[in-house]
Amino acid sequence: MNHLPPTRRGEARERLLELAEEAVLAKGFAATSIDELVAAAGITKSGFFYHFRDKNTLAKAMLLRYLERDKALLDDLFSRADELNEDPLHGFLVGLKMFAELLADLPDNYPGCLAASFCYQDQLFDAEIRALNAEGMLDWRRRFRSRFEAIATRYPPWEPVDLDALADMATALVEGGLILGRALNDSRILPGQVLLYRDFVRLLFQTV
Amino acid sequence: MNHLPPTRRGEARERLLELAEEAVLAKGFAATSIDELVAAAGITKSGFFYHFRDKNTLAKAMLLRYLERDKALLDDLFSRADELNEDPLHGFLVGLKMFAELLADLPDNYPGCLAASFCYQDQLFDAEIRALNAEGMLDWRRRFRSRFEAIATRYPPWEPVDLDALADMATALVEGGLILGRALNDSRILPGQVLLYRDFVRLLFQTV
DNA sequence: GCCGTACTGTACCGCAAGTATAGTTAATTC
DNA sequence: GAATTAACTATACTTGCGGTACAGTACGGC
Repeated sequence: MNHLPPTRRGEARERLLELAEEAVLAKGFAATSIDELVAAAGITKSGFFYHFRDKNTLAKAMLLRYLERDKALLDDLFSRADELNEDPLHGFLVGLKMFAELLADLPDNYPGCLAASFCYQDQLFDAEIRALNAEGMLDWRRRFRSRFEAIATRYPPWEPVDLDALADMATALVEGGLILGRALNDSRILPGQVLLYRDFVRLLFQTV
Repeated sequence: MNHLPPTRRGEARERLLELAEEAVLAKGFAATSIDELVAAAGITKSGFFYHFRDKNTLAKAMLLRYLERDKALLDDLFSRADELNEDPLHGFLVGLKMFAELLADLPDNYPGCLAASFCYQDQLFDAEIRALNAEGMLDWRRRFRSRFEAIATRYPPWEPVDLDALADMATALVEGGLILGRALNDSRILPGQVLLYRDFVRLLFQTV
């Protein structure tokens, strides 16, 4: 009794990951059942265990996919901003503006960060997944920090500032803005926080 | 076969709430089992259902307890800061400094925000709990906003700023700082972000 | 025509959430 | 000092999920 597959073969794994991400951001990892995922993906439980050894393997694949997508999206955005402007400060400010616009134009299904979700459920996962998550955050710190180093040599800040903390502030504001946006059901909060961060960077480094 | 209660009667409910908060911040709500809580609290499953009609009722009690504690803690801190200083800007800056010091002195068991945790699992809860969570966030916005209104009348900001967004920024940075601190296992991140926020507020409103 | 990929089908185990209901103990109230 | 009430215990059950095991099958590429 084998019916025709609803879509071409081999894409069930990707469908599972997409469905899992949505469900985990809405309910958390433990509350997301394998049965629910396979039903929505149109496959059977055996199909799930063909692609993923267990639920932990699914979690790792979800996180890797999320981190890669995120990195690609923002790399693309900031490299486009750099092309528009040679000055490191103005290029970064343009990038932040573009980022805020991108966030403001997101569809209304409430966005969330899988890394944040995992971090509030980290005892469910093994050390490898926690390390991947930490590495993702450190990656953002390094990327932003190297920009600030270039900016600070040309525009000395008004007052001494910890460039690591300033880089972390971007990540923190995005994570916090997502939480506020979800809790208050207001999609304007996240882009607003990014623009405030932009104001802070401008104030810190701007020449008088 | 009724043994002596390990502690005096009536405090099992409080023990359950404390244990539940710790477990939920580490594993999420769905992964926190009733059996595990009652075993740690030294009571039976029936005892749990005497205090809470079901798991959702536990969630509501946890959130109410968390929001009340948080509010009391910060109200106390900022009112002490106000007593030390009549000027609204300087009083607020002192309060932020004290807040950062309080966060830096927290014991090393990693802190988290129950509201943030709930917000990434909100489909597990009913509308009442989601509304409580949103109201908690709005409350912080109103509290900080009224301070900024007082500050802005005496110290006009360098550039026009959305006071709601500036108030939300405090909440966002705390939530984001908690996430970064947990993910990177670094307790210095959160107080550092609070001090950066303080720098931003000072830069925005300071007279030249 | 064969092999590997991507599955299906069936059957099962153990654990946890949650329900139901009757019974017990200790302090409080009258 | 008897009755009441708060704060539980004890036992038994249903449902659903994670995970295991394993045999079978449809299809595309070589």
